[in-house]
Amino acid sequence: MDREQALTAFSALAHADRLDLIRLLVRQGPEGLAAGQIGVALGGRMASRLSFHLATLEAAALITSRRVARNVIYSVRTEALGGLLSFLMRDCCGSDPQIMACCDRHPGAEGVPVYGEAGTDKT
Amino acid sequence: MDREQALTAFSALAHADRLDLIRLLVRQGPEGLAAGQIGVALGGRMASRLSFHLATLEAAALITSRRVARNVIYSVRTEALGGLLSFLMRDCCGSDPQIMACCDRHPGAEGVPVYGEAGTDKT
DNA sequence: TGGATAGTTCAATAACTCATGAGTAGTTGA
DNA sequence: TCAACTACTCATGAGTTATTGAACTATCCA
Repeated sequence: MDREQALTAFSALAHADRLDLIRLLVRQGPEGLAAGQIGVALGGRMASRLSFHLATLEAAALITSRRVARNVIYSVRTEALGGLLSFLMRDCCGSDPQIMACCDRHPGAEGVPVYGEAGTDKT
Repeated sequence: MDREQALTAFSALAHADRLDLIRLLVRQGPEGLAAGQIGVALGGRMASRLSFHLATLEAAALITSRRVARNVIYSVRTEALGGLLSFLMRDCCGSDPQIMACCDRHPGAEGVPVYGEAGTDKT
């Protein structure tokens, strides 16, 4: 992941709908979810709007799509998200020990306080 | 770091100038750098433009400022960057093991390949 | 072939972001 | 107090992004 890709990725993530999309698709794993089901899961947003945001995420290489019969299945590109994390840590934060501290606490372990929080804003 | 804060942070990072600013300020550490010096370091960008981007980063709580005599010193808020990383890993990526793999390799260790790269896009 | 289903694309408009340059505010030292 | 210095704020205009609804494409099945 180079700087340009990272900029595109940050830009793609800087929208509530798209952040929701990513979070939903990460939960779905490699199987992914059809566009229609995504629309239902996210509370019936207008189809064209959803399509626009999905296209934006795909252009940023954060998700990928495949057609299965009448459906278009979207799934997250884990290597892209990993690459973005890596970019943020290495190139952007310079692997600063203070910043990195949050990564050493095995992120995701429920109840582990991270930077003054107690993991209350979990989905 | 909640979703709204993360959105603001992503939005703030989604601009080349501001990404450069963050990278510069991370390198400076807690001492920070005066606005004028930042302008010089980044190749004489117009002062008002710089001020605008610094204000955007500060509004996103990614940096902080303090006045020292005639200068305004900007420095990075490490806990905010850490919080953003944490949010991206936990809330956004759901601590997916595949995505997390990039964090286990002690990011920043030069020469350690991360997701098919060899760390060539370093500043 | 024609209707139904699943999604995307397009055009118009609204809303937001960014760059620029002029003007303004805080600080210092003579 | 005044000039110089440092930096911010504001107004403007250009460019970009987002929303909406209608039209379109692809697929399936009877």
